[in-house]
Amino acid sequence: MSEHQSEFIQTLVERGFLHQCTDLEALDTKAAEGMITAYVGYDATADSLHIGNLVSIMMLHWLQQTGHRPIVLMGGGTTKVGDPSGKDETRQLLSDDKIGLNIDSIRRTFDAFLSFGDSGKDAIMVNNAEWLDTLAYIPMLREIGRHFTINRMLTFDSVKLRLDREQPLTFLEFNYMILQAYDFVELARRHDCVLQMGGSDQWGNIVNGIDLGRRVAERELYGLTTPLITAASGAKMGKTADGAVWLSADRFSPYDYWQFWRNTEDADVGRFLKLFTDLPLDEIGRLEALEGAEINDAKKILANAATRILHGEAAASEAAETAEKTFESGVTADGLPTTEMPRGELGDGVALFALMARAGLASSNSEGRRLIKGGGARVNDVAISDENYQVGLDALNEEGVIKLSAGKKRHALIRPV
RNA sequence: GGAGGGGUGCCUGAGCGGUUAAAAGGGGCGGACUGUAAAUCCGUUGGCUACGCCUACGUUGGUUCGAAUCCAACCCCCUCCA
Repeated sequence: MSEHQSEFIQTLVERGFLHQCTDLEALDTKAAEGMITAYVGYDATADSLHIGNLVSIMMLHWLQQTGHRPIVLMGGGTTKVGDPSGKDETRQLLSDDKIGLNIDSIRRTFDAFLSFGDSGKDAIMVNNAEWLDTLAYIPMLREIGRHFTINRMLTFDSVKLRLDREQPLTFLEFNYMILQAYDFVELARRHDCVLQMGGSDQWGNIVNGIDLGRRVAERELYGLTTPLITAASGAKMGKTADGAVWLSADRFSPYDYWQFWRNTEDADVGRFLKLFTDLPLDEIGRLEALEGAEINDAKKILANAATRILHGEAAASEAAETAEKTFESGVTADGLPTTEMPRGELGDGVALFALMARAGLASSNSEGRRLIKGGGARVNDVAISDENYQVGLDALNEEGVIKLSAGKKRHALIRPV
């Protein structure tokens, strides 16, 4: 493995974060000479970030750990435009209110990975609505627009893809890359930010910012992208039964999050440990070397470490304990997802298929029935094959709850109140 | 503005008057095998306390005993011409 001057670049390379860089040597030198400021932008299209954003968040984490200053750019302005990168269709436009709420919700996630403050060294968070919202059209065209040729804009993947597929690309979206480029320059001016990082799909947008910086601000800026992370089997990262793996605990519980990492494919364990945990590389090397069933230990460590960094030590060990009880000791763990239910209702007897749906193990009563027919439904670990099976108070176990299972991995508790 | 083609379930994509809740693949879920892995194999995949009923093939009407399939109007998308 090649050696780099700066701890920052060295770390990124060793841990597998680096995909492309506009000028790795120069950036490395700069980072070795002193503190640099770098940013990643996040658009507020949902009220939570997801696993796909985690790579870049970890990168900001390492940036700070190696002595540099991260800027988290919230795309309050750019979200109003919608990034066409990698999209076949125009994004649905969100209302200003919704965008504001999303930003408030997303911002909390970063507290787990970065330490914020205003000492000049701490991480800072800024919102590009601050400068984009008030941008005056004609002055903006004259200052910025003159540096972009349509000829070149049409060559960028985000645009080209849409045109090649003969999908419509609105003028609104067409402007996205210009705004993102402008963001970079603005951050360079305001905060002396010299580096923009992001996923590989952001390469075009990042390069535009660098060009613009050179032209209007005469600054040397850098860009760096991470590889697209997929599972070894080729599946997209972060897709589960219920959709995306969210980082917000409200959307995706720490227990589910722990399970997500626990279920990593063998072939991915080493790579994920490097990318998504802060464990030292020599320990990761040891874990990676484990074979056969022993690799399960590495997966538990991965799950613990990844959950700890996002949700904290307490949540991580609770999730680990719940998993241990559920999957290894065969004991009912109270840390499982729990649904409360009026005692009286349960006393009357409830159909199992309906209860499964209520506990979130099935998305409809019909699916609950299918689950039972398919032999995947269990009450207190006893398989039930009767489609019309009724559950009553007699199903309560010693802990006073009913444990429902859909398949081997998905469990939930019903608690009478 | 003119001439054609098309809009089908989570996605891709067949069907082109009844046997179609709708082929096939993907994805999802469940089962088997395992190590809470991958690969493989099998089942399942609109809703409803359910051997029946209800909703569904862009929208709204019509023809017909019967329509995703035929007709009309409208909306949207694509191709070619202007």
